[in-house]
Amino acid sequence: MGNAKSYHVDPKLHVAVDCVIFGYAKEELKLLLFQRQIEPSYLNWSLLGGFVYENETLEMAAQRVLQQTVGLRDIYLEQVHAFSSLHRDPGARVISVAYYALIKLNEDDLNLGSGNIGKWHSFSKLPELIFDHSEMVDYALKKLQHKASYELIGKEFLPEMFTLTQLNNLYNAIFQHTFDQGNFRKKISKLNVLNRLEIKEKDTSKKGAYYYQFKENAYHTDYDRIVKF
Amino acid sequence: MGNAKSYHVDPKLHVAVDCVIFGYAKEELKLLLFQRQIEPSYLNWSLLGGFVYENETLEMAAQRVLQQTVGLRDIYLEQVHAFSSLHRDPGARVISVAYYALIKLNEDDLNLGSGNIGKWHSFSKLPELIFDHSEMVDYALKKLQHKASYELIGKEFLPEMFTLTQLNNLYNAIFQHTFDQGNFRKKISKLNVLNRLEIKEKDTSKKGAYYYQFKENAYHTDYDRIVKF
DNA sequence: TCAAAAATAGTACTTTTTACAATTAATTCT
DNA sequence: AGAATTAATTGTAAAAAGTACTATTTTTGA
Repeated sequence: MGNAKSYHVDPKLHVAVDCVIFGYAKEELKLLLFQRQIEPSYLNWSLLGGFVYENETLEMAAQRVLQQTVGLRDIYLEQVHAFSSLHRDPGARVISVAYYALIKLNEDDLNLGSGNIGKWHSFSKLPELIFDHSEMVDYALKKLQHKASYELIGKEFLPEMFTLTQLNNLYNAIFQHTFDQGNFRKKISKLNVLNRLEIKEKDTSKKGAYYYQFKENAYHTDYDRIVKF
Repeated sequence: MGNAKSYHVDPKLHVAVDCVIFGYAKEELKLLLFQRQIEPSYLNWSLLGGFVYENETLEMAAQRVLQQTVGLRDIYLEQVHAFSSLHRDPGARVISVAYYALIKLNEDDLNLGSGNIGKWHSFSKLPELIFDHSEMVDYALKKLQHKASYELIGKEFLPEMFTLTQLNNLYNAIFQHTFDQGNFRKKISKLNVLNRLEIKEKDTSKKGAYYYQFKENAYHTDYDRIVKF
């Protein structure tokens, strides 16, 4: 704020963050959802959220909530949008800033949020969500797709080493679209951000596929898109 | 917010909006800036801002601030980003959501904000701004460029009728880049969102240039970009 | 009448995209 | 061992888009 007459007018509002937690497993995009533990909308599915404290930024609040609930630190976060409809939360006047989080899901982690309240859902069949949380999810997916179309993502979703087929599948999941294998790998090669290792993955293929990993400081700064959507 | 244990924890924060007000005149992108009337940073240049009331959304707050200060209603607004660094405003703990506004600047309006506090600045030579307002401006320009690259803008900046050259110049100003005239107009034609009128503009050219206007409900829904940047 | 100025159209070339087909490199089955 | 199998990888040809120009049109006013 920069130009109010003074700080005397002193309206204060509830400010919260909500996290759209994306995961990736079994060639599917996943979302971690929670059953709300309080009224209103008791036990209905919702995003992970929490109020913002006075001594923390929005991102810090999101990190804290993630750590307290999911137990993970230093999660990749990206701000999505601030939602402020007057009656979006029937319980109080709350402005909420949505973030999306990208989480690496290995077999163990699959049970991570599967206690009594949190559960991973396939992105393609999500339950109804409380308040405006579905809208937040829509915004978040758009933003994730946008990011993925301009820079190669995968660091946050895939293991250290991965094959081009795995990367291709990740993109297929994110965009709900089957990208041509040949064309996809040609595009990726031109970006020049991956190192091919001399090790091969042999589980899914008889021929075996080369493992790749991200180069240290490789950013492709040109503004060509990787995929269209 | 969706999953706090209760509403009993009750932190409240100052929430504000700041407006990055874009205008366009004399083939230049402009920004409406204000000299802050209070301490700290008294008289330093800043964006137009104000606190959000309890009974209004963020966008309503931005519209109200714009109307109170600039006198215009129903301004085109787009949310940019929420800024929440702990000490971004040394006066208080304020989270601010930036919006950008697009304003049609005809000759009369050029003096609109030129009272004692507000002044239009050429975007290419902006003064130093208070707090994190320069960052807000950077974000806003990126967002405006992004929008302009995916859909034809101009409705908010140009008069009802305009020539392709004027549109071309607008894009040149927004992207700080000279787009080839021939290629630009070819791209625009393919979008199929403009109607050519049978009237010509004769002030700048001897030949005269056809006036165009936006079709009623024309959106080009394909995801091809108009310009790259 | 002709130079000037901007709008508009055209053109030839390069690059990218796209939709496939062909080949390679193992592995497993017979 | 050799053939069938499977996914990875490479290749290719046509279409589409992008780019950098040049040429033409239309009017004004010197």
